[in-house]
Amino acid sequence: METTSKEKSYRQSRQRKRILEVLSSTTVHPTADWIYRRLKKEFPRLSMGTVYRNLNILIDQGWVSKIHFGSTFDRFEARVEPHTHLICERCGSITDLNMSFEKGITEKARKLTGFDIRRHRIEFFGICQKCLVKNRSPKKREKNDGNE
Amino acid sequence: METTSKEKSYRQSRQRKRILEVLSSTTVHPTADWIYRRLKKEFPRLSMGTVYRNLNILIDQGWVSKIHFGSTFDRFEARVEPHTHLICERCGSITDLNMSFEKGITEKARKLTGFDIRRHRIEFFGICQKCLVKNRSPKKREKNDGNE
DNA sequence: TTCCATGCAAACTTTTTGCATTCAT
DNA sequence: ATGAATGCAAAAAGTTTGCATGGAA
Repeated sequence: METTSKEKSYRQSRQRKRILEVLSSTTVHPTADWIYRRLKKEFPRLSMGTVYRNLNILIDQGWVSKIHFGSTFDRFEARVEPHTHLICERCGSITDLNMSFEKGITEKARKLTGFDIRRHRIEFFGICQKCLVKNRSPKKREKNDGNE
Repeated sequence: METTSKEKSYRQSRQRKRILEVLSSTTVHPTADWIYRRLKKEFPRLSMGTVYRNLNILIDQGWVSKIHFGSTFDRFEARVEPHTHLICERCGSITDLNMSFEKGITEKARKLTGFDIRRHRIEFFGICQKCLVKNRSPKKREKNDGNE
């Protein structure tokens, strides 16, 4: 296995290898704890620290993605009808957007899946105008909770 | 202000009223802590407990939505190319879906916003087939981390 | 007068981190 | 030999909850 990471140098480890294998062989989008329990038999001294550390490394290497991604804080808004969010990965700001493609999307998904679909969420991730202007090197992302 | 909630009976409270007003008057999608700090001057004895309790009530009443919604756990997958998730609000299961409408969506958003858009996320929320079959009354959602 | 909401603090859940040790290179 | 990865435990971060008191209906 080779990494796609540019900066850091990672060694191989049996735990990380297995974490990726387990994750690759399931469709259930598990939690870290599920992976931990799954591999605990194999590595009786495995710890959650190792699982989390390796998941983050695998994400950094581009092998894994995290589903609830973005801020570590919940964010709230007084708007309940479906709309689209633009999330800046540099400053964390969230802005609203109305796009016409939202129309009919639910019906289409309903037909395809048999799901009783009640709502959807569409989010775009990238770099916002403001951050593009201050064209700095990508630093550690500041937490933006709207308090600029 | 009247509630749209069916079951519970809520009274009015100055704190809750102001939380909704503050949330309605901003576009920054704040964190609970932002709201807390914003209202602390007005209610010097305000506590985070009250903010969270009221946000949950407002969500229950349908006035507010939470952005990072779904499981309280992060979920992981060994799939990094963009695709769509179907999230069951009853059992928490997450399944993948490929839909053609994803094509071109990024380009469209880029033109509209000036964002440097790197990726997007589309999620549908509803009730999955399995849960529709066991047609039970909507109970407290079980945490599904793939360990059925 | 009832019982929902508050403030406060403690508890809880999930994730991260410090440190000594182990292991891959 | 070097320093990345591990296991363990403690800490951090975000959210929820128990309880006595206060306040809306």
